[in-house]
Amino acid sequence: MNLFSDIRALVVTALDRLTAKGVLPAGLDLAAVAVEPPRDAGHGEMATNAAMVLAKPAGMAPRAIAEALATELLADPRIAAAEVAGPGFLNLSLRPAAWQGLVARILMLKGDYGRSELGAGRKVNVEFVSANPTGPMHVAHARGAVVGDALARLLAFSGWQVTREYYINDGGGQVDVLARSAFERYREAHGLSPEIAEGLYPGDYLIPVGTALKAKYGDSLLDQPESVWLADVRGFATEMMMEMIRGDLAALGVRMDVFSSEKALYGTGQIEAAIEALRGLGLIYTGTLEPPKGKTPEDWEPREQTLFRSTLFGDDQDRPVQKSDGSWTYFAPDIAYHYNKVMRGFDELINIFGADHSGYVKRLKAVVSALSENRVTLDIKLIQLVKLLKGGEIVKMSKRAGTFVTLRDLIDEVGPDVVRFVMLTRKNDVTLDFDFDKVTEQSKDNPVFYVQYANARVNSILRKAREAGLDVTDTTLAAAHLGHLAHAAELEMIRKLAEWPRLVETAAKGNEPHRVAFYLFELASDFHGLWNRGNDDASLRFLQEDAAISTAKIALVRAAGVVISAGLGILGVTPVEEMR
RNA sequence: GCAUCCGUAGCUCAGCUGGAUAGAGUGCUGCCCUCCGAAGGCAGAGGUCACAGGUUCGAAUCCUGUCGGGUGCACCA
Repeated sequence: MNLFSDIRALVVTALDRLTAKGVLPAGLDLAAVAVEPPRDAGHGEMATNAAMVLAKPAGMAPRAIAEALATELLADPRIAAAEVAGPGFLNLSLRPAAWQGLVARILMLKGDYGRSELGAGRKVNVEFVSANPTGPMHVAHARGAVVGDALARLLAFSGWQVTREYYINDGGGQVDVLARSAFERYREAHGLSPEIAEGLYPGDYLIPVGTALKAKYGDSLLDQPESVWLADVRGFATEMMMEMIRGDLAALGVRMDVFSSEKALYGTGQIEAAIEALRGLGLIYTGTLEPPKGKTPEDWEPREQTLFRSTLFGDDQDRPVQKSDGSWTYFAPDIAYHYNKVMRGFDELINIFGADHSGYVKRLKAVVSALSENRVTLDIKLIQLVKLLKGGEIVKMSKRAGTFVTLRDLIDEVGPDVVRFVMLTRKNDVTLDFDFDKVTEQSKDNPVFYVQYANARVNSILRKAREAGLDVTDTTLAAAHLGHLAHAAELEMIRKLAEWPRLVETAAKGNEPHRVAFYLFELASDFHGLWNRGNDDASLRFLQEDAAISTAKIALVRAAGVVISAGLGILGVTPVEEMR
């Protein structure tokens, strides 16, 4: 259901006919042949590079191929014109009916317009958020959460079988710190003054954990040494933190399929098995690393460790999997975790990480490629920082000063839809400015508003049409005399709608959900533009005297609404019916 | 020092799996409110796509190097 791929198929069959006729040599590889909208509208409606791509392998002049191809294509009723231009582009114009028919197809497909089988049912695991279970989510997590969730929706829409996964880092030292911090709050709950030493988590969010600990254990832990209570308090506090995080995710509209625990990997032999698998590939050895270049830490000393040969995969140095005392480094359970994902049969892995994990990319890719024998691909998306702006000032965030902005704060202030949309208005590897003033503004400067407004306007028009006594059910609209949509501005709107499946495909191939947000803004812009042209040219107004003409125009409006809703659905943003 | 990302209009950014005269918003200039919603619309000016080489019929896009900026760099997670 993609007009561009339809026409590409037409081009391919035409090329086949040319081959059969002996105009082109046999055995040409047509993979590089593309049909795309030209950048410049003056160059027709679709352009194909076929002649240029095939010129060299065919041993022919590009323009000669293009001319032969043009003749073949003109035989198809959809093709109105085929002109050779420039170095050998073939610019195609379709008959209006080919475009107009798309409106009916959109109305029949509704939210499935743009859906594809690009992923061919391949199993993909999207791991995202994975925030440490030591406190509430903050803005930095929010961006990763939104990007991951939107990407998951995009891939599911494009034919992948998606699993959304959260890796709980509950196996390291930071959960011990959490436990000690919570224990102080437990003492506080008993009327003792808490001693929040340097390095403990000072946040108030642990006070309820202290209260809950008191409710569960009474005063039985008060005078006990850490060795007695640490494991219990840690487990208890971690679970409460995860409850909080699940709540944060739900408030943002993010759903996870699987929560994997780092801690659960210990003592099960999984880590050992993963390391052994690598050892079997000759990638594990015992050795001593060079001191780090640049600034050497004061306490640096050579240590013999178990190392992973990540340099074979382009990493700067080999990476330790065991500390000098024989215990595992953080990297070891990570290896096991990714091994686990490979063993679960995923074809593709995607990790959404904060940009501070950039140093981790190569070693993880190395692990996945080694352990899956190159069967599984790992794509790591690094999410850059979010800069919060308020009144033109940067909102300084410091965890230690307790001034970091939580995800909840953000949602309470602007709502989940605005948070989600704005987080997708930049590609992932660029820092993003989140300007509180702009995102609540009702103007074209605020893309969230502008797109929502377009959707609301669609609804408003449909409502008006109903009030005027028109039947605006989709079946009636799809059967409208779409030949009435003959104005250049209307055809241009249809062309924009025709791009949607292509756009989704590109976004899904590159794991780039932000493209959807940009497209929606453009579509909204075109739609508002068409609306406004009705001011100058009454024939462009959607409601006309003639019911048949009105119905055709309303069909176009509704088609735009369908695509906007579908796009917002991928972003996880609720389309609003009405602006207030 | 090494790795990695970024460098495109005055500003904020798209475009980067190579295609034609490089786009959007904002700002600036000039027009436009009797209208299905002017919380706008139309038009115009504004660019050595950081720089230098290379590959190619063709480079903002790919490769190499240089210069700026962000981030990360031993037994923390």
